[in-house]
Amino acid sequence: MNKIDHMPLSEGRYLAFLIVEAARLQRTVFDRRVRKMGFTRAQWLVLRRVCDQPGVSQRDLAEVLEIERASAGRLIDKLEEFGWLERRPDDSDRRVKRLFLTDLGRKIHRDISPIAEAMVAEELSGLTGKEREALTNLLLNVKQRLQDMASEAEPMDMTELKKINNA
Amino acid sequence: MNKIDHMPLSEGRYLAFLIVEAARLQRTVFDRRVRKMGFTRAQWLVLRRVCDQPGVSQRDLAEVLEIERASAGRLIDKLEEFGWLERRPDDSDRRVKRLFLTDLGRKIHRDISPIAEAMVAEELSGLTGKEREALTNLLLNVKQRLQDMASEAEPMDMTELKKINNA
DNA sequence: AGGCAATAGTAATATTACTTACTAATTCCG
DNA sequence: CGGAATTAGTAAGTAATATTACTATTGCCT
Repeated sequence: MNKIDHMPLSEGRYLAFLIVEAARLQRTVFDRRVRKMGFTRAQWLVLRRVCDQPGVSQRDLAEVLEIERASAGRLIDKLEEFGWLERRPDDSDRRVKRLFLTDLGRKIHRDISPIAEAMVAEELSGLTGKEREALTNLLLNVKQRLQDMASEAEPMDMTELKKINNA
Repeated sequence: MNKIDHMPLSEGRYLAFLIVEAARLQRTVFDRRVRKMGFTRAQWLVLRRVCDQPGVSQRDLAEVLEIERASAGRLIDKLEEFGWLERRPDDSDRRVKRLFLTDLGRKIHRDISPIAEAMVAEELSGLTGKEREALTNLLLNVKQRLQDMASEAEPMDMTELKKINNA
């Protein structure tokens, strides 16, 4: 464990920054490319999710995008204004609004999709298939560990609290 | 939720998302841990940079943190209010303000630093030294490619424009 | 059934960072 | 020199997002 100290390349802090920098560069490049067409990354992420999962609720969308429900609502307001998607009431639960792409939304999705595909292909063009697989597995390991860390520190939720109060 | 089930391991889109998710989890975990002590990640990044490079100018700080000069100025305002750092005029160029940690700033730095170190050690605890090295090299490859992509699309700067106008 | 807690979404507010425009200081050149 | 262009930093306005509080609806539980 302390061998890290005399192994510069595998020094942890550097690796952590590499992850952040790679993610930021991905974001920057994608932003710039879709910006030229008048779109934003946030719009694309919503569009992609609703396309993959038609009828998704606003709550589930917010959760998978890891943004607040209120922020998701605002985003959806705009996309509905643009006519890219529509809210439809749920049949059995009148609180829930389900999201569906319009024809225009599907068209926009088809326009942006190749940009995302091309960017990913390009950024990975220096790696062989085996290397991609290795990178995937290594990142999965780190991600899993981070997820554990994130849920460990999770603040107690209501059901948890109730159990304790009732004890 | 597990995209890996219906996508080959070397599928590029999945890998791109892995990078983003790992970066976001790092951010989330770190945020939550320093938040408990009343700090923010942005504050930490400034503190760390000024500690590593005392006398850095606001411009250089903004560049290395990849934020706008104005945003950096606002951040520094607060940190100066808090008494964590101070602006000192440059000897030879009166436009430049150079940044130095105060004693309090150094103390805060010493308080936060172990949190960052511990987080990185923990998130990488599932990897051997060789694996860390491999991950580093793979990410360096991807990052380099992304940097090329980012600078290709770079908008022309003033010197470039001047050359063309003078031609 | 009746009442309380939880949930989906919205509204209002605060925070944050980016954009544009500005001032002061400096450098480049003629 | 002396003015045009450049640079460091700030200020004001704007856009995006998080936070808090609220309404409407549902489900749980006795």
